[in-house]
Amino acid sequence: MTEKDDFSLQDFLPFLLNRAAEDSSLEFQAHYKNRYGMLRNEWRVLFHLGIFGQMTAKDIGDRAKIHKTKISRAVAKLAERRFVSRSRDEKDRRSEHLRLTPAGEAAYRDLRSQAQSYDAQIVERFTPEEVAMLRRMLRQLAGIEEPASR
Amino acid sequence: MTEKDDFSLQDFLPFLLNRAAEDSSLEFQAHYKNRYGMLRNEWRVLFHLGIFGQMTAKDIGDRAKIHKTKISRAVAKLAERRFVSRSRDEKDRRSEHLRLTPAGEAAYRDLRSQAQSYDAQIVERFTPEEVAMLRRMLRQLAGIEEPASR
DNA sequence: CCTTGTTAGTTACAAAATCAACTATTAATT
DNA sequence: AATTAATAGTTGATTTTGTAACTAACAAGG
Repeated sequence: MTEKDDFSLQDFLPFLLNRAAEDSSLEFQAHYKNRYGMLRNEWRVLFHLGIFGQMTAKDIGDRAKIHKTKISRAVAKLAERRFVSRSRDEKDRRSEHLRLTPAGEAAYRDLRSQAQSYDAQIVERFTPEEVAMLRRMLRQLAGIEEPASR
Repeated sequence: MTEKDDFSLQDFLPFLLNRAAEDSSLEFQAHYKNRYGMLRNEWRVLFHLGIFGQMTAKDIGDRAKIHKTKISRAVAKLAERRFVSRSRDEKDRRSEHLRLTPAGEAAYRDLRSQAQSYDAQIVERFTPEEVAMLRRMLRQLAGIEEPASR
């Protein structure tokens, strides 16, 4: 079992990104799963609602590039657990406004602070400049526009 | 729908990594799926065998951190298509040595060159220094030891 | 209006991932 | 040697995802 090639799997960005993503979210994933029984998409939706206050499923999908099917199911679960409330838009009865309930807010705050300290822990081994650069490059790869003024 | 917080989802590394990983592998995924009908795990196994020549399923799992169940099924498919041949280890009859058949080698070479040029295309927008840094940081996040002398 | 097209969201069916149990074989312990 | 534990790999049951088709509501052009 000796390497015999130059372009290794470990140079291949899609592979590397997937591995880094899996590895880096494992612990956090375990946490939010155990604590709230939330899957990745539910947690993403919760975050968006926590950050933006009120959105439709479409808003979330556009912003996070999550497929509407996933959002629909995530919202259904969150609503079932009373983390999210829904209300029809009376101007356009196709869409539904979503917002966090008090319980949802509490879960959001908790997960958010978890995320923040988990993030800090991941990033510990790099310099602030490296981290800034990493985030910038990842945003570009993810097709997320640079935040205007931060 | 206005932002009201400081620590955005888009700063959170596990989120960012997942998004970047998804985005960057989408196109490539479409390619290898259409061309060889291979799924991500099959393609990963193929790559490992192409790079290392001969390995057991365990070797692959250890190196790529893929669960043995996935490897078992991926290998089954690859063997069915005659991309991989298996032979029992007579010293330890529990394990099986895997290697690529000529057809497997051909598929590997093809996918490898695809991967290489796809990688180059992803990376186009950054400077070589940035790319080197990105790979290094991602390897660290993925828990992959730095290649000794490259 | 009334056909045609578009959009928001849900649901159904197929494909895949996950987790646990299982077989076969080897290693370790008494 | 006999028992117990550990390891390589497979299989099966359950959960999750992904793709596509579907419903309901609105929009635009004739």
